[in-house]
Amino acid sequence: MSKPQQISAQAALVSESTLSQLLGYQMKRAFNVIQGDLTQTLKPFELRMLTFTALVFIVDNPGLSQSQLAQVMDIERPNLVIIIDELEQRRLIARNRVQTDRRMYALTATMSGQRLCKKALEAVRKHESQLLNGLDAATTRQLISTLSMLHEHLNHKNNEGKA
Amino acid sequence: MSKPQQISAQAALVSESTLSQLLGYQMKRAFNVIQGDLTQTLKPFELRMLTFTALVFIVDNPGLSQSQLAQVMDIERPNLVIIIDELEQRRLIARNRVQTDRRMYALTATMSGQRLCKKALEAVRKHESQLLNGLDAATTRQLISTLSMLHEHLNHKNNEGKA
DNA sequence: TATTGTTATACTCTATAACTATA
DNA sequence: TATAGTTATAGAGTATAACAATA
Repeated sequence: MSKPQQISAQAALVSESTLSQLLGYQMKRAFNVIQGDLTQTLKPFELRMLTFTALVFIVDNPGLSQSQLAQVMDIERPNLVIIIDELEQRRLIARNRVQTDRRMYALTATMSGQRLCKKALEAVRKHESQLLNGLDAATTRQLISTLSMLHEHLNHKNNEGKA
Repeated sequence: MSKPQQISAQAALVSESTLSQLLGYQMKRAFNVIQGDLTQTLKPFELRMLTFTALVFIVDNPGLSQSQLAQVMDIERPNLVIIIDELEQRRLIARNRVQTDRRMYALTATMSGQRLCKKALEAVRKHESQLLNGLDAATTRQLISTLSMLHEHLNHKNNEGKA
C-alpha cells in the first residue's frame, strides 16, 4: 500500500457509531483480521484454516469418521471430502475402512501428519500470543471463554428451533 | 496398523481440547453461528450482511465515496461495486458525481433507503438481544468492547508491518 | 503519475441435491 | 429404509491485475 495521505478531511471522520454496537459487525471485523493473520501463519506449512482444523481433530481423535469430523467442524459432509483428499494426498492422514461397518472410514494421522500438526500448532500458538500481546492475559482468557460460551449458547438455541 | 475399534460410542466424545484454546478457532465457530443468524434476520429486508453494513454507513455518513466506504468496511474496492450497484438498483442509495472531483461519487441514501435501514437496524438489535439473553449485560458489553479493541489492536499491528 | 471506479477473473468457503455402496 | 462417503454444482465472499476517466 502507498501512503494514506489525506483522501479528504472526511476519511478519518467516517462514523461507525451505529454499527459498532452490533455484535455481528464487531465479530466480523475482528474475525477478518484474525483469519487473514492465521492464514499467513499456516502458509509455510501449506495448510489452510480448514485443513489445519481437520488435521488437529484427527490427531487428537484417531479413528473418527468423516461424518463425525464434519459435525464437530460445523461444515457439510460434501465440503469435508476435498479437505480429507488433500490431507490424504500429502500423506498426513489415512482413510482406513472400518471392518465392522464398511460404509465409513476411520481417519488416522500418519507420523508425518503428527509432526506437521505439532509444528503448526506451535507456530499458531506463538503467533496468537504475539498478536495478543498488549492485551492482558485475563482479558484474553475471558475473550476466548466468552466466545466458546457464545457458540454453545447460540448452537443450543438453534437446535431448539430445529427440534 | 491399529484396529478401527468401536467408533460408534466415540461420537459424543470427540475432543476439541487443543483447538478450544485457540482464538482463531473460537472466533470462527462463534462467528459462523452469528453470521448465519444475522443472515436470516436480514432476509425479510432482502439485505445481506454486506449490503446492510454498506447501507448503514451511507445513512450515517452521507456523501462518502466508494473508496472511503471500502476502506472502513475492510473490503477491496472492486468487491464494493456490486454491493453499491445492488443498493442503487433498489433505489435505496444514489451515486452523485462530485463536481469538484469528477472521479468519485458521493453516496447518499434515499428516503426509502433510510426507512429500510431503520427497520433493519431495529430487527437486528432486537434479534441480537434475544440471541444474547442468558448472557448478562455486562458480559455482552465486555465481549463487544473486547472485539472492537482486538480489531483496532490487530489492525494497528498489521499497518506497522506494512509500513 | 496517481487515484476513482470499473471489469474480468480466480480462488476459497459454503450449501443442496442426487448418486453408490453398504447396513 | 437409512447412513457414509461422494460427485456435481451453484452461490457467496474475497483478492489481484488491468483498464478508462479524471486529477
